[in-house]
Amino acid sequence: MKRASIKDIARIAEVSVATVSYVLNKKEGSRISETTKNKILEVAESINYIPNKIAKSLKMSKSKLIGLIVADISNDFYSNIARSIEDEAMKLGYTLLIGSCDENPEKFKKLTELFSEQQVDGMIIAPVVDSDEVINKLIKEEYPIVTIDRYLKNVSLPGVMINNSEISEYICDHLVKKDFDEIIYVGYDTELPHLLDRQDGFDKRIAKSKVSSKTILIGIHNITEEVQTKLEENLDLSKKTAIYFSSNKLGIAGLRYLIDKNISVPEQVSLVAFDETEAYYLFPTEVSFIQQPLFDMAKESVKLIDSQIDNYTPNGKRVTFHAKFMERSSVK
Amino acid sequence: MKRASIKDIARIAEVSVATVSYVLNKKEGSRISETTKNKILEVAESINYIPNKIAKSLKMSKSKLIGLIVADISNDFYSNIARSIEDEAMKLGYTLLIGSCDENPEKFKKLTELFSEQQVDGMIIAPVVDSDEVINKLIKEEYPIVTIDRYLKNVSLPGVMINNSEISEYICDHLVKKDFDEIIYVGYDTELPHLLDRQDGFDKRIAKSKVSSKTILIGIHNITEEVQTKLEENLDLSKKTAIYFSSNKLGIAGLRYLIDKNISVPEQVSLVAFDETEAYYLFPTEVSFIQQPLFDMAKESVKLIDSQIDNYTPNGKRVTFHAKFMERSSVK
DNA sequence: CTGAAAGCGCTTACAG
DNA sequence: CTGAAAGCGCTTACAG
Repeated sequence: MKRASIKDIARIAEVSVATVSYVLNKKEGSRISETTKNKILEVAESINYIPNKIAKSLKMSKSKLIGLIVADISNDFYSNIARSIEDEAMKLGYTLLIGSCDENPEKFKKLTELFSEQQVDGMIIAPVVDSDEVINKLIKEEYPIVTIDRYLKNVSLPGVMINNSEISEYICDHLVKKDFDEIIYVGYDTELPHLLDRQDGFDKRIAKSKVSSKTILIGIHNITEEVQTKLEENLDLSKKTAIYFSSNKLGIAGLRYLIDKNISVPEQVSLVAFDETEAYYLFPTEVSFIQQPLFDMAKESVKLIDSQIDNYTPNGKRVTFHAKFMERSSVK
Repeated sequence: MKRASIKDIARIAEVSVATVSYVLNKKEGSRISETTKNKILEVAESINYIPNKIAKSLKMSKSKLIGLIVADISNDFYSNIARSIEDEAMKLGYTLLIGSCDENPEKFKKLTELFSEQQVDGMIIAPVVDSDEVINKLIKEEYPIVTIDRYLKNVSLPGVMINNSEISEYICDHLVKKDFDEIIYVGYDTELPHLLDRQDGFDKRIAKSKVSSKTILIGIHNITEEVQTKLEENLDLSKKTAIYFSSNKLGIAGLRYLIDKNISVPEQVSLVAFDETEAYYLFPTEVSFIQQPLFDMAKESVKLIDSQIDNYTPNGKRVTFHAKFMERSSVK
């Protein structure tokens, strides 16, 4: 069905499209008489007028669209971020496009192109490995972009992140002080800087201790399987051991392994896991976890992108939030 | 930075914008010489041309945008659906707008308006209670809409759903045959038809049995708390009891209660839960659950909306998928 | 094989 | 207080 346009209103109300536009946009300066104003409003209402934002976007060179690119929207972590971003973006009048790139630089590139073609005013991205080139290209075009969660080593971009290294160091310190025989770090075999930071923080603290440690690195595919086989190989229950899972997915896979093997927490092994997820709450022992201030991060990312859209500045600021260690009963 | 347009290409390549448009769109019929074609392609490449889909949308009255409205994108169930929809939509050249309405008809309305203004070609929606009016308005405009997961009682809309009543009846039957003293249905205090169907299916089967039953209905807010207090009131461990949680959120809340109370499954109580969620995998006992074919549903919903966009038909078809009972060890 | 022109639905500087 | 007109970046029927 053909939608009503400003032209239809103008025709019916017997005024010009300019006048209709002025009235509909409630411009302060425009001095339209109450009579015509009311007539226009009535007609708009009666023919069920819905403004065509695409036409407006074209004219204004502003789409009021924001693109969000994450690794996978079905991951708890990102869907929670997406939800908060959605709410904040909406408050500022933006609508959200969402895309998942599965850690795949090709898909990532595709999404940036797609969003760019759809004329999003800006993008909030969690960049993947090997996305530097694509992003540099966007930066050269002065496309407003902010990062969330992740950041790039060789590209300076405004964004929000947490104190990955510090919090990891803190967790390690916490464990070191508990006098474990061995502490196992479970991380990803990746080049993503924020994850390397977590590993570095851990390494830094462990190096200063006398505690024996192991680092298990997992590929991003087949997480569940790989975590299980590698824990099988590395977990020595004769030692007093603590395991530090550096992401929610690793944590879930690890916890599942412990359940399967009937290993009790914290009696036989202690553990800490990164991120917060409903799943942790169903584990028989309350899981000590590291909580990222997702809501605040999301809110700040929207604030940043909005200000970049409003007034682009190269090398915009990077905001670091503090993750919080939520101590529960999974560490003895 | 000003983006390059077709006009820039035309100017540099010394051809008309029409010719550029033809080349860029690789139209079969258009017989442009290889020479000019190559020149145009080269220029486009060199000035980093990105097509403006908004201009194209305006001209074509097709935005290649699809809106998805769910209750909450941070809910596992919906984020999984969203992910599959995203992938399928992308394959057909659509980009996805996502909105969460929190079961709030006002927000739902707002989202439909927003999406409508953004000229989405169609919407995939999980309608909320009291959204009939808004939806009827959209139907009157012949706006392509398909439902997913949910449906409306008094409004006929194409969409995908599962056999809620049947599967519930089946689950109840399964439990009845196991000779429990009491079976507790945990559901929502709601008017959402698909949830009432689950309840009806259960009731239908239980009525034909001699098993004692209880129905616990929970408000959509404070789920965790309410599930716990109501289970506390209603669960009588002296009886051989089975609990049927009719959604993932209810299941998670219920499982948490059982953990807190140290009630072992299936020794002291048996249970079945609707939907699939990572969380179930961390429960000490493997949870028997009802799996919805989310991927197939998502895929079909995209297929339906695409065909509605292509060729609008009132009273489009409703596709019912079959949920699957995944029997694990939580029922004795 | 290629181009001039109209038009999609808006906004806004300018004129009156 | 109101309107005519230009223009945002495209597509396409038509003409040549």
